[in-house]
Amino acid sequence: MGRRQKQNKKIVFSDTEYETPSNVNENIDNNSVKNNEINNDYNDNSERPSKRSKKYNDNNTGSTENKVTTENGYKTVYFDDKSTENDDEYTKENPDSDDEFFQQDYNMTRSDLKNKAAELYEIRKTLPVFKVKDDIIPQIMKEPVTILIGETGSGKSTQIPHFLMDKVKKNIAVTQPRRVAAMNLAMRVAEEYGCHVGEEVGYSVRFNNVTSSRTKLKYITDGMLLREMMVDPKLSKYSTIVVDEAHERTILTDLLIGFLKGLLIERNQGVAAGAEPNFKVIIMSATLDAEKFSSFFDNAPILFVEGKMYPVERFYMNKAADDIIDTLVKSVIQVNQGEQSGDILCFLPGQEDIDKAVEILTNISPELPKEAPMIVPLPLYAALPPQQQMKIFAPLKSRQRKVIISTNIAETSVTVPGIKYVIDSGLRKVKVWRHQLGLSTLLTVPISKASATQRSGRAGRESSGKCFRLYKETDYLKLTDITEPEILRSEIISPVLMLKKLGVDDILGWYWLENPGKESLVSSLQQLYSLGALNNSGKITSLGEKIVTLPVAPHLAAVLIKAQENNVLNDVIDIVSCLSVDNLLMNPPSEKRDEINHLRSDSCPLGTNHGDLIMLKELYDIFNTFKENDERKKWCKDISVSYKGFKNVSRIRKQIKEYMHSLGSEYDDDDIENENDFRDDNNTNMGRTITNSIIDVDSILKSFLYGFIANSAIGMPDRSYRTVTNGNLISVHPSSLLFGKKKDAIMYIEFVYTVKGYARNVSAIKLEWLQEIAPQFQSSKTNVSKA
DNA sequence: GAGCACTGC
Repeated sequence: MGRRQKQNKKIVFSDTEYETPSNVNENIDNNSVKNNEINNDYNDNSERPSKRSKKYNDNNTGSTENKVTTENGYKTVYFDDKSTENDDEYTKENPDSDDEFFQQDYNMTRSDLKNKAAELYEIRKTLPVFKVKDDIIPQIMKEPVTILIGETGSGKSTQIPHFLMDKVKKNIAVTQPRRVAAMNLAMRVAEEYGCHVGEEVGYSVRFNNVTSSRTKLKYITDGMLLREMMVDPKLSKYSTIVVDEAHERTILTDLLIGFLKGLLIERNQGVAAGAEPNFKVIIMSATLDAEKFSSFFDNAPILFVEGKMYPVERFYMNKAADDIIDTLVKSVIQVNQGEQSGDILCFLPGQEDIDKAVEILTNISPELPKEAPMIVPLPLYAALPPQQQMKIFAPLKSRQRKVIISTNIAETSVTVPGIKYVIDSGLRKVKVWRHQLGLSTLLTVPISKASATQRSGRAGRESSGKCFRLYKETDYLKLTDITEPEILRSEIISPVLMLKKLGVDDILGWYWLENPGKESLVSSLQQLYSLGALNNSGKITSLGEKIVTLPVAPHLAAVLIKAQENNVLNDVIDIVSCLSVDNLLMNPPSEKRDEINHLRSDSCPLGTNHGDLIMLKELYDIFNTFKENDERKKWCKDISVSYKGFKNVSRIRKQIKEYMHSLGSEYDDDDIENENDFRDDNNTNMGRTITNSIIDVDSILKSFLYGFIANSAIGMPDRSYRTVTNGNLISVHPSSLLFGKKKDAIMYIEFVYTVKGYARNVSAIKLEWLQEIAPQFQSSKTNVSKA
């Protein structure tokens, strides 16, 4: 039933049938948990994770008695496709079928599907959103914009779009920040609707468009919807756009919301007041951000639906931790000894801390008292190879307890089942772009209150849980309410180009949900101008149109265009594709580091000389010389590169080739061999790789330098480098093949400041190229030499 | 002289 709250535009739908889950023992202090509120932080004054917890009677670790109801009303796939696939799936013939994991059984007939849907209907009826649908749907139907606050487990992402399918005129798009979520939701809603995915309900994510002319409801990544918008700026085939997870405030979600604001005005012109709008937007978000979205959309009504979460008791430290790893290790031991069964999830900021904590816990685990369960520490971060990531899902023997030590990846992207305890360092790492300096910094910073709530919520998905915060409650109270939106701390060259593509002249005065600020915008405009993407009146050029179309960062897109002129397009596509895949080169364990470094330089004679970009080309060529997948896998393992990563390189390469072709690239799709590119040119440095192909190293690197001229540095006598732009000190990152080598000048794809300024993906360049490509940098170069 | 959080096209 709906009940009115103080703010008259806010309507709360409270499900009166909601009950405390049956397995939650009622002995929790009454004032400790108020079921109907978020952020009811319980302050336990005991100094440490306490042992007074035997009130719980949950003896079965998996706690399968309870229906696992994840946020979207169901479970199954917890990881994105990069990680759920085990290696063997790649041995299948069709390289594009690797999303099979998400496909339904296409042998099911329509009536089988309808039967299945009828079964699922019984489960849907238990979801909080379902119970209040007759109140909510009419509210949504009459408004052009609705802000819907659905707590975790309310079922909003599946049910609201489903209910709207029969009500709205045209198609519905539901955006998601992540690919997995889009695919999973489509799967689930198709089942609930009684169709195959791709019929009435489908999805669209990069590399996979599972939709048809029948598709009425489409789950789509926000990046894909923006891409559709570049082609059809009015989104004319949709009558309804649902922006889900809006509180995550990714750059793409923020952009989309800005575009939707303009589109609402445009498409609802002439609609009489009170009549059903032509175009409708529903923003789904977490509580704290609701007002912001509402005021952005002219005080749009806020609807609130309660979730289905179990209570989580929260504990704080009574003094600040001085060594976070040490404090975490001690807390794990205490929780293990003092608490009932259930797995532990710990949050630390980064890989280095996590590896250290795992190592310590692994070493002391056998020494711990035998009365407590045996702890099994497991790391979790994005750069971890998929097989190791999968270990967090494997069941353990009895009397063992998983201790998963994770980065922020477990806060939203990965849901680990069986977690009953969360230990939170309160820290995360964040990349902050400094546009004045033209570099990124990677900082360890305190999380926000919203983030702390989300982390602790990970303990309350299957039964009641506990969260131990490794900081003081007074420090908690000092945290910001919500995490700063990404757009305020990122490079926004690509977003600005998208605005230009859509004809926005006044970038500074656009409908920014969060205005990134004049400095950041002006710096983006300048960079786009120097790339040639904008002309001097600020309009997008034909080169800019090409850049915005290509599915890579603007600088890399410019490199691709240049490579075409330099007759090295194929090689540059290979390299750009490699650069588009994260964690392609894995960090070998320290004991194998020297061996693997040698192996890499032996395999890449040209890369050893010319740097990482050429090395990527050589590695990719070697990868492709193997006939059998088993051979490939073995080679990848030996040289410590990601097999999955290279498969993704091939997909991206194919996509880039298609785009380049659509932009008028003349080349023949089926690779002209490099030998045909051979030109008898004394100025050009032609190299032969161990796979016996000939690579025009100079032309490739000059193509890159065209896009990355500002990312170059001059070698100093003391083996350090100074950037050409402002003479800053920069070091070659230890992961580079050029680490420790002296070169006259270098060019790098990325500059990140951690403990010091590091250049990543480094290539050796000739000094004269700098003058050739950008004479204006010459003066600063001489300044640097004197410095 | 020694190491990067997460996501999207």
